[in-house]
Amino acid sequence: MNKLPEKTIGRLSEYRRTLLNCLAKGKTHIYSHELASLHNITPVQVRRDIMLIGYSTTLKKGYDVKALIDVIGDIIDTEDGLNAAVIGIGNLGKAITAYFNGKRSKLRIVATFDVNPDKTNRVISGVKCYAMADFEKMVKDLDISIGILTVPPEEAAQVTERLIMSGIKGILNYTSTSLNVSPNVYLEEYDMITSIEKVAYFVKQQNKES
Amino acid sequence: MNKLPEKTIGRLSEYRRTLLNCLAKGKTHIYSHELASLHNITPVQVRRDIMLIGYSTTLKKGYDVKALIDVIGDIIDTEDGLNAAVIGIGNLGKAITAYFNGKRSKLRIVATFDVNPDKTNRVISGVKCYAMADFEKMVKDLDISIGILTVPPEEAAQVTERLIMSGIKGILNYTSTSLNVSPNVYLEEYDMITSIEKVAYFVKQQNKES
DNA sequence: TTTTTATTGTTAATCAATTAACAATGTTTA
DNA sequence: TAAACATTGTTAATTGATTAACAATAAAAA
Repeated sequence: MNKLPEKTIGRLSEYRRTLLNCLAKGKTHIYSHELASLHNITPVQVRRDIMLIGYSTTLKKGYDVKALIDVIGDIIDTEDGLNAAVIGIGNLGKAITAYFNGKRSKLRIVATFDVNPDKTNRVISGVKCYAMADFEKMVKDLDISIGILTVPPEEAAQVTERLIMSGIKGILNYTSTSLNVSPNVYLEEYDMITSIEKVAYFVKQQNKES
Repeated sequence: MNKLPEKTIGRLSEYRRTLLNCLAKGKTHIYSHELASLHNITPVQVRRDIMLIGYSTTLKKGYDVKALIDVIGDIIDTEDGLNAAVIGIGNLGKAITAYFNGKRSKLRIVATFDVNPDKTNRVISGVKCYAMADFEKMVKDLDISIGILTVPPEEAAQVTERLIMSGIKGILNYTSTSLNVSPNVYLEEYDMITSIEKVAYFVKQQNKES
């Protein structure tokens, strides 16, 4: 199962979220067009994504919700799961930690880090906050491979250096500083201002049309 | 200036962020390859994006930082600016409000909303929080056209109904509920779990390779 | 049972985005 | 000044993603 398109990975994660909701509601099967309309995409796209991960059903009563969840899990998750840390426990760090905490058994936020001594050595949003001074040690002790960066922008570059040096393999960067990392570290960046500006641009376009 | 690719809009927003930093540091000109390496993309892509917005320079000493900022502003911003509101002022809502506040003159968060009476009628993260009960009135009074949704997932669908009914034209959805909106409303969705799972997937892939 | 309908899986076609290639032309160096 | 170099702007080629089209077939209706 090599080389799935990046876009497909994102959608699979979203499908699973929806499928877990369906399961909780007792829904056992779901049609491609149902899944599609829940995500504002076409049924063909859903079927194609599902084809790519090698799941199929002989029935014409939609996909087996439980089975599909498992197959997506085989793609996205690792057997033992991965450990992540949130670096910088301000409002955004707290939001992510609290929101994520316990939602995915194969992906855990096992630590948060901050420089502020008022925050360290306490449990915040359900996870213990360590001092940045202990970062390298804790990465080893807790086998952390993913860093979620929510520090102030001016500290981002320097903190990233430490993440990479300590052996972190994937970084999700929420600071408004673009980072450069070595090619063996996966980097995903997200800037909220850009997202808001995109919405603003399309609102502007719509206003022009009418 | 019609029909720029969506991806280009996102990058223009990011270029501007970087250019504003350059300006603050006193840098007056920037090469396409500099801008490119700051964003982990190719110089060609930068030049192409800039071509698409109709800016060009006769010099071979890079782009004029100030001029480029202005041209990007002409594309993204409206003359009078647009007003946005954050709906649901938990940790994430607070993070966005505080982070964004005052950063862009043509895009303002003018109100936040919540159902919790402990939060309403107070200034939170620098912006006044109103009761959800007053939502429709305040959208009119403050001319709000963009809604940033940070309410609990189970309330997302119902709140979205109200946003659309009240005339909101663009929605940025940070809840983990996929929304359906009429085609004249622009919707951008972002789920943090999906982003973390994407990082996890690529970390897994990398581990497999080695 | 037979026919109709609905749904999946998949290939081919289209559309969108990125990258390569290169002409034009300032700028720098010899 | 002349030659070498670096940089931009742009078209063409390539790559990647989405959508259309349709065969196969289970399910439902007649």
